[in-house]
Amino acid sequence: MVSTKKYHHVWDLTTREAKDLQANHRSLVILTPPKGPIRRIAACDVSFSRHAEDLYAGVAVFSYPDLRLLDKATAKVKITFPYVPGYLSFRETPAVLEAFKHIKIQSDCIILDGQGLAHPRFFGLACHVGLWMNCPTIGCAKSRLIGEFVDPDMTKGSSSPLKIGFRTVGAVLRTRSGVKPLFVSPGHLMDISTAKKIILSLCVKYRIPEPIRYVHDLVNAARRREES
DNA sequence: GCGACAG
DNA sequence: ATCTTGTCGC
Repeated sequence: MVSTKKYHHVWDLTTREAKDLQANHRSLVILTPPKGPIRRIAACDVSFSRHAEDLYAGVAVFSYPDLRLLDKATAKVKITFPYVPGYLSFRETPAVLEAFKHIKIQSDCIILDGQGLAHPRFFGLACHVGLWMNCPTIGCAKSRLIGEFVDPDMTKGSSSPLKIGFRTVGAVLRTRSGVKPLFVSPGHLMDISTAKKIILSLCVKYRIPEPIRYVHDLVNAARRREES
């Protein structure tokens, strides 16, 4: 049995190292528009049970902009990092990368459930995965982690800048009229304007982009299938 | 010390 | 995120 004191010791050490990694990698993130056309888009999501020790990740690849499903995969990994605001990528990235090992086709852009640049050290989940995969990424979060903004107009397509001080790090985007906006920020090899356009174009009928909705169902189905 | 806080 | 039923509104 591990003591509470020992547990906290390990836990603190890990978050400190994680913080250093974020600070050391933020300068490697490229915030320019992706090169070449976007013809395939991958979406990722992670799921887990209340007390389980496993994390499930899913990846689904769609043609773009017609959104035909081209490939999909799920993976299960042991949880190695707790959920701590600001350190989500250390918890989810291993699972996401594992799922990507089973994906056989290349994508031009990857959508992640979480922040990209809109992060305390400008290195959210989308930046982390983007650098690792060397692929354009977009952070698409359902709620705010950091940043100031004015509520965008209630009509679909409206947006307002998400700022950390005077720096704009993303956009608060209304993907459907009259519903809560999404928090969109570039991960890697991506800019805010392109990220906004892509996310909006993926929101056909609901607040959440179709590829994210699909992979969310996919990974939950995989988890429940194994749990039962 | 208090409040905030992606999934 | 997950645990959970019904219910208010377009």
